[in-house]
Amino acid sequence: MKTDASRTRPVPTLEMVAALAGVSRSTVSRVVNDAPNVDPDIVKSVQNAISTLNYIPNRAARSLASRRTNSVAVVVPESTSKVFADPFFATIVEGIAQTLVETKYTLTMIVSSEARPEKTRSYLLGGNVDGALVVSHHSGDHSWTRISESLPVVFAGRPFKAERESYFVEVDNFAAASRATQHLIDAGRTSIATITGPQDMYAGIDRLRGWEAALRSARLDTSLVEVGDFTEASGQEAMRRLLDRGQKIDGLFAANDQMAAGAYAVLAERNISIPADIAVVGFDDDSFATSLTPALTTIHHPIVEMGHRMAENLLSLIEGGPAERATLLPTSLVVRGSA
Amino acid sequence: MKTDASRTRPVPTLEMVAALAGVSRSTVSRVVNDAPNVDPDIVKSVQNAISTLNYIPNRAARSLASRRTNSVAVVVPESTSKVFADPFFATIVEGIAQTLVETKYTLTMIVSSEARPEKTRSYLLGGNVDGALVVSHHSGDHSWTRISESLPVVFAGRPFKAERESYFVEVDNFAAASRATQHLIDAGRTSIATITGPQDMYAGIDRLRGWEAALRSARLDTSLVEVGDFTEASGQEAMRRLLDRGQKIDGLFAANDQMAAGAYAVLAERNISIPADIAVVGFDDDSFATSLTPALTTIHHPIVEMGHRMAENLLSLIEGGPAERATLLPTSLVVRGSA
DNA sequence: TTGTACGCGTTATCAT
DNA sequence: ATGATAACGCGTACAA
Repeated sequence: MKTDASRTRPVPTLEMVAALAGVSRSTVSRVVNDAPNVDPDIVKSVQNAISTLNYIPNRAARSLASRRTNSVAVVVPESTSKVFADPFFATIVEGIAQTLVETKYTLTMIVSSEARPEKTRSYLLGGNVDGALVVSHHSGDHSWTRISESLPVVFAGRPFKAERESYFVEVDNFAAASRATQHLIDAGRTSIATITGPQDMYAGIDRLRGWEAALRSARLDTSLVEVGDFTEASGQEAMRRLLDRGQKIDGLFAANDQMAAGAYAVLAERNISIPADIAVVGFDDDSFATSLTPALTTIHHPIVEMGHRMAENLLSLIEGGPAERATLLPTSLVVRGSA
Repeated sequence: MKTDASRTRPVPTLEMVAALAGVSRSTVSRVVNDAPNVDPDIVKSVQNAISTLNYIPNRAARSLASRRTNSVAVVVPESTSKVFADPFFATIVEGIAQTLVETKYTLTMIVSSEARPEKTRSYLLGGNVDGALVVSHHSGDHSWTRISESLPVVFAGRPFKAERESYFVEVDNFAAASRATQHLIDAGRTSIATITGPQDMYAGIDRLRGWEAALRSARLDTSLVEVGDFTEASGQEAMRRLLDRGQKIDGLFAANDQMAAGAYAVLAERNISIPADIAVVGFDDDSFATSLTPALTTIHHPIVEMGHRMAENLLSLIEGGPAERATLLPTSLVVRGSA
């Protein structure tokens, strides 16, 4: 049975509240925004009118007049499936949400299909939000340089262009990757491969460089590189390619835990034991790390904290306050059973 | 080094475009909304002005004037961590996004921390969106009855109150659960337990009823019930409680695949083999089903399709068209190795 | 085909 | 302490 669209009842306006309470719109506005200097009795009667009418301020009108929207966007320039599969996004959004829930700001998340970047741009610049948090950034995506000229933006990870003019929160990926690799070297491993991340993101680039640097200073081979895209599936494929080279491999640094999990699966298939035959170190310390067997030795990435700091910095920018351009968070090596 | 907030450059207005192009604002507005009957030459010069100024329409103003926002919200009344851990949400959002990306509508996702439902309510009713898609609904949450009076809303799964006045897309959970259980019965299993879902959601309630009905008509015991919350962890706990009862169990129906995965882990711990000792059937047919060993026999839940239909129905409602109140999608049993 | 003028619901400024 | 009144940026009858 088809029915017509429900005739939605109109949302009451401030004007209607004013009429019911017998005061002017200005006074209602003051009550709504708890301005000082309003007669307590009037406050009460206005509040009554508000609740009997179920009044809700129209945000469009509000933001038009006040030039603020009280909402911020988390933008994820990745495909939906990737966003949900990767605990990194879940965790950082959780961190962001945690600090935002205490404030008057509403968090909206927009999964920016790369198909239509201009949709995202017009949403962000169209006065829908007071600021944006970008949690993944690829080198090819230049739209941000223009967006951040007109809107406060905080990145997770150092962005490409205009690094000096951008705000971002990150960890020292180079140092951390180097530390992870050094752990393998210290364990006596000599043929150390890496499954690295996308080379159009600093998270990928810097982790590769860190691995390389550690091997260089130990005068070890740096040719065992395969690139993944941070997904578990890509980790599997990379591990296969690595093994199919036929060279000896006794150590592996995966640029994130998901890819390490992919590698685990392939190693199991081929009866290569961890850590006896190959010692493995990951990156992120997410839910994958502890659920693997043996538990994954990995770099602890303070992702929730990143979310906190991003949100704090953004709010500070929005309210016109000062903020650090670069916020660097510490990492640590978590030694478990895999290396 | 702290810096002052970047003085964000103001976004140009329609008025500025008009001035630059030497026409009136109305004309610019017409060009922006590709109205018919505009002189091609003027269109060109206006478009030039638009791109040199990088003009972007202000959505707040636009929606105030036109009473439409061109954006819809997906609302997930669950904790952030749950949202990301459960492939159901990922998949349904993907389906929604797929059909929405073809349209002029922007999708915003709002993870409604149950802590502050009024924040969500004022966002939705505050004129930020033209409609909402609700992908999880608990019986305790009454805020929706009022919201859907003023805003087109489509639910995933039959909502509680005002069922007759609501729009929703769902599968026949009762029949599907019954079908799954019957499969176990047909395989000769006689002590069939269930790990069921939250009893404040129809997805949980109806799957339990379906299991029960199938057992009843086969005159089998219906006491082996434990309740989970659709998470893997809860599946583990439920399986433990089930086994600790000390009764014989040779079949299990889990109300979703994640909980089945949890059960798998516990069964492995206790060296109970699947399907030899216990045959297992799940529900959803998500990524968990195929990654388990043995692969999980389960009910295929057309989640992407649900997303499509939800989005289509919502758009139809928004544009004032007709729409089915109840859209029922078919399920099927996918037989794999576990039963 | 183009421009004028008014209204959308709210905040902000200025009197009172 | 309260109330007019003018923006805010845009869409849209209506007039030209």
